[in-house]
Amino acid sequence: MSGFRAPACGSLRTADVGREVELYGWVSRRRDHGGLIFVDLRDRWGTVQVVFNPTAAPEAHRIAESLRAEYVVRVRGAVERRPRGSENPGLATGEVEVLARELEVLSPSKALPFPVEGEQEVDEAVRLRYRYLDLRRPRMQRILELRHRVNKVTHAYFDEHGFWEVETPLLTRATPEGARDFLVPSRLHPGRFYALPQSPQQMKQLLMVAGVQRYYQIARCLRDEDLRADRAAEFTQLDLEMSFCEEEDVFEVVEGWIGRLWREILDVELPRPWPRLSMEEALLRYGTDKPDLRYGLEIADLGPALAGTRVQVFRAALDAGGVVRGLAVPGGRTMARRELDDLVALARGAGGGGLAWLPGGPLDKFLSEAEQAGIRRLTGAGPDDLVLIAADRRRRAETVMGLVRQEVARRRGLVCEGQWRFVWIYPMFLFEEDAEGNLTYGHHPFTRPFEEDLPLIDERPYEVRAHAYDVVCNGYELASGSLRIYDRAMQERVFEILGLDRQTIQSRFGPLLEAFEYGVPPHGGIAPGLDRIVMLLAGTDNIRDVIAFPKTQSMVDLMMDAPGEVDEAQLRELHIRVEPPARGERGRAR
RNA sequence: GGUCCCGUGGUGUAGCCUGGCCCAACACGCGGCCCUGUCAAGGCCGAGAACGCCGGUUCGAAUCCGGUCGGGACCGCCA
Repeated sequence: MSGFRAPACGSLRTADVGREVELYGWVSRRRDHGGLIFVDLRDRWGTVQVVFNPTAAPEAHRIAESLRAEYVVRVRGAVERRPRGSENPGLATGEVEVLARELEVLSPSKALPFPVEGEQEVDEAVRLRYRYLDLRRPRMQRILELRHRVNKVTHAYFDEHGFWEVETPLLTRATPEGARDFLVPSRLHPGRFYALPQSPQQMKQLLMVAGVQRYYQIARCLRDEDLRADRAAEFTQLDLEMSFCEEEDVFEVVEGWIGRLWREILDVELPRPWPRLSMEEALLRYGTDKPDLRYGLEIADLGPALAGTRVQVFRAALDAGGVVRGLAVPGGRTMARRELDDLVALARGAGGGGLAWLPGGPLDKFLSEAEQAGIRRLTGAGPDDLVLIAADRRRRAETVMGLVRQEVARRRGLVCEGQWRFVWIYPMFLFEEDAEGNLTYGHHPFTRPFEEDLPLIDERPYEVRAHAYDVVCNGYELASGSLRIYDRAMQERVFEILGLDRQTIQSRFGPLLEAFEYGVPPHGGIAPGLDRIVMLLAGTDNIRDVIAFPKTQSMVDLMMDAPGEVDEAQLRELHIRVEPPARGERGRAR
């Protein structure tokens, strides 16, 4: 039995009429007329109707009575033109049918936990539990194929541009900062651990030292951080690195690649070059480092209009070194109280104090005429518009206004669907302030500072710009990259500014620093997130949809029931003893 | 670490706000019978959930309250 060479169910056309064929596939539907039985037989290439006639083939007909949805069968029969008037124009194979002579059930199926046919919404937990059935559904099959095509175009494109794909290790070592690592215990080295790569960052830089010059890899990356709709614990990056490049070279390579994907997969021609927006401006005008440019609703800094304000919330924020930001909602004066309450809740949920609005809000009577006029001018608010205002520490006010902007656009239908607004976020800053107010890197510690900003590095480090860039489209961060430091002294200096002591530097980055002493080409690169790109191409806002076997938000594989327990013997071999979490401590009892 | 939403037969929903008419309704699916041209086939009959779980309030709870488990969205986090 080999159905491998058999014609695909979905391939049959009128040209095949008269052929005797053997078909293999799944029973998609059975229509039993008592006499005739019709079966829609499905494989990856489509569906064809098979007819069982009790007088022409009594044995096959008898077996066909037992067929149920998703049985896997082998059918032998003749391709025939359908009787006049019974063609099905909704089916690619609709002009023909297969008159069955022989039927064999290769594998029966129990009643399904949810319909594989059609596009009905099913609870995601059930889909994940039976992912192999979920993946049979037409929508998921389309996405699997789409992702395959993205990979195929990617390999072709980078090969044509002289890149080599080099594989890098999965078992590597933990990095001091960045995301939380997944660790793998070492059997041969008690008490030591490998880390799974958060990205092949150092490896690809070492490949530049190795003279590869142009490297790419479709690389799996793993980060043990909390999940989101567009974030999975294990995800795939198109990792790439180039020697002797400037950012313009990186931009050109990436724009060319994305342009080709959109052309070949969506038949869409993206305009080039893509616009650029500095990180500073993105945060100010859009309240996020990944702005969705399919709508306006730009945020304004209201500081200038409120310099002398006596309104307590604004005064307090400004005096504490914070900001007051606002945006105008077109036609927002008619906004329902309910909707405003929801926005306030959104702001609170983001850790903000709340939201003020104008006019009609509680602050109207405390704001002077001049202040109100100033706010209207800065936000560009017209007579029918409502101004939403947040006052807070800069970073939090940005987060709040960014979320408000997004929510207002969504609710009021201001998003221009069907647009692809790619933008480079460039330049970015070398350093940022973390939650505790400490200095940390903006992109990663290997990022090259602007030469002309170096004099600022000790006095005003936050003003040092970096050769770092992100690709953003429609509110998604699709790629992140930079030109790298290739000078040992400079790299050590940046590590020191970041507060790493000599010993840590030596133990974690020693090999890279040493490599920098043997002739390093200036280099840079970028790492697009393939999952998110496939999300956009597939038109979904859920990253799990584009991963064949994803985990839930709590990182559980509902199908394999991972993570699972292991034998005591296995643990002993790895020199591991488990200390169960105490009550109230983080961790789940099983 | 935090905030919010959801959890009713196999699936999708209704009922829940305004407790008793609900020993829970509808559609699809499932089982049986009838039916030789259907393709969301059709017709008739039937089975299937004490409403995630635990506890409370009440004369009475799917409906109210608390906890817990599971799923999801978001803030923090994610170089």
